[in-house]
Amino acid sequence: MTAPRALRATKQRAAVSDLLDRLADFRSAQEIHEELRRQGEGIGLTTVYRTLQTLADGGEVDVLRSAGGEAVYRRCESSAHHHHVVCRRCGAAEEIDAPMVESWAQEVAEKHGFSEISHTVEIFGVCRACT
Amino acid sequence: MTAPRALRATKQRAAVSDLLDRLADFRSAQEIHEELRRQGEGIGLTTVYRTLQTLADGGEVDVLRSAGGEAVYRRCESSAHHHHVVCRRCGAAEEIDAPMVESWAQEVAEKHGFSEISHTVEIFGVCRACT
DNA sequence: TGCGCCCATGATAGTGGTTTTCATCTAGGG
DNA sequence: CCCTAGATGAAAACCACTATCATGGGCGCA
Repeated sequence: MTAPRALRATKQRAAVSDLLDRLADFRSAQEIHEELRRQGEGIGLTTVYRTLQTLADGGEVDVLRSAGGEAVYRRCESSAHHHHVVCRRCGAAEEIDAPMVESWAQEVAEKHGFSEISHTVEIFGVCRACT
Repeated sequence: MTAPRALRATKQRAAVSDLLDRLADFRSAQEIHEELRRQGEGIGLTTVYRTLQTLADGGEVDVLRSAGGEAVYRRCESSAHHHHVVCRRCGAAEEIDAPMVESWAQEVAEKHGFSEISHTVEIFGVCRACT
């Protein structure tokens, strides 16, 4: 195994990863950048975007779109396919899995003649803390 | 009832609405603008955006976000709450309703202490015509 | 430990979708 | 027919995100 992974261990990548570990909320790239700067990390916005992109591609973080259309990121516990209940006030999220919804989606799509199926299922609400 | 509706009947609004009636696909504001210009309608991009926004607010059209994050619009048959199976190639969509998913979402959210619940459920695939 | 290759970084400029601004136009009630 | 509040649209602002490219710093190797 000649590690095909060409990722280099940099301070910036670690900083983003560490911050994600400490957050339980979906956050935008800009918010993450701002927070890291506040903590005194020297990191550029470009790098934050790039790092989040990389993490997302590797399935290490979940990405979804906020109501405003901007991408928000969060470290997920499980690397398996799952969905979220997200607080629309603070972004806090809990993971859920829904086997029955998975099969339902597959079935419905096939019935309509669609193939190569994917789906988005997210539940939004206001969490206990924000009520 | 002193009609609170302050909407004026203009040629532009009618043009957008008519075009939406003839389309079965989710289309972006830009695409709709382009199509109207092609048909010789004198309409500005600004107005297209504004009109779609208004229609969406009034629940007359469905809005969702394409993979790239841009907003796409479509006239919906049913004004009731429903979801879609959308072709990621051409935007063609069919409406589906999923009572069991509705109640499932409600139940899951409550179990996690969330209130004022809403949800997004969209199924993406490739339609028969695009295969 | 030191060298050097090459990936990573980040300031800056660019891109593309959407909104705001504001001067002008017009639907439609009086 | 006139007047006015709402509608229009060209241009500019906005904002999230991406591309560019010169510089910096891991890390493999000697």
